[in-house]
Amino acid sequence: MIVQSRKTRQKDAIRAAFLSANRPLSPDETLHHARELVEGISIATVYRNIGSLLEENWLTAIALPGETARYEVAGKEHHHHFRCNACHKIFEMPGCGVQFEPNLPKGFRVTGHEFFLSGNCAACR
Amino acid sequence: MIVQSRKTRQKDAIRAAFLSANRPLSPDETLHHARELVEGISIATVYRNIGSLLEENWLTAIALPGETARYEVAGKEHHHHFRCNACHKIFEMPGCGVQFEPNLPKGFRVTGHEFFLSGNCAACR
DNA sequence: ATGCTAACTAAAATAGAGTATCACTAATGC
DNA sequence: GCATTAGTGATACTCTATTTTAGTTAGCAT
Repeated sequence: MIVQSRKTRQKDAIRAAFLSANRPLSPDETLHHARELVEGISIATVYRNIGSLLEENWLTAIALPGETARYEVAGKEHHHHFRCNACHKIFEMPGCGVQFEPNLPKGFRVTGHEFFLSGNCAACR
Repeated sequence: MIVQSRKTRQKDAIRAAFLSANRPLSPDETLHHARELVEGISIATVYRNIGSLLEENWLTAIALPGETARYEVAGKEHHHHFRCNACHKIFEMPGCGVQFEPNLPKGFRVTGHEFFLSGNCAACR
């Protein structure tokens, strides 16, 4: 039989990091979480596995204004994110909760929206 | 008398670029617009002048998710932006037009919001 | 248990955006 | 017009995020 991918402690730790954090993580945050499960895991491994988890659609990327991208477990319903200005952690806000009346020039077609709140998280107040 | 700053064709061209474009520009877009007024203007000059126009509060920076920052003439009322998925130009949407009911964990305090629409601009449809 | 090789670590290389340097140009005060 | 020096153009450099490389480890079929 032809082996195409292997189950490794490192990839398991990276998946576990996202599942237990329950919020979007940067590659660096992912590294720190995964290090608690697999000592010595390297940042290159984190990047490589984030890449393959994205390809598998187990993760999705979250682009943020003025910040490096975060990643979260895929398949959640449409929702938005909150950034703490003190600790810079990103949190999920379940549900969309946004209504808008775009004031756009003629001929523009809207296909998507992104919404971000910022402020202070409970731990930073 | 001590001269503190000089009026240059280049800085005028950069200001003119923002005024005529009437939408937020990246440094590179600014360069191309300004080149039509001052042949041979350099990207270093664009960065330098964007920097000084920010200090003068003539420009403000706009951070975008997954994109390099754009700059627009300062002092406009609170508004949001639209990104064309085809040409990647950013457009302004006058007025805020957003209502939201954040579904946040206990203890979080909201101090700001950012909102972006995406789709296709009139020229790209 | 062994062999094959995917996946790993550590380090170096790359990429892209922005900044610094320096010789030269040109705006301004006299 | 001339001297002064801020601003410019070209390019080298920095910084940070990410990718690649080379050598090593370990998952899995046999």
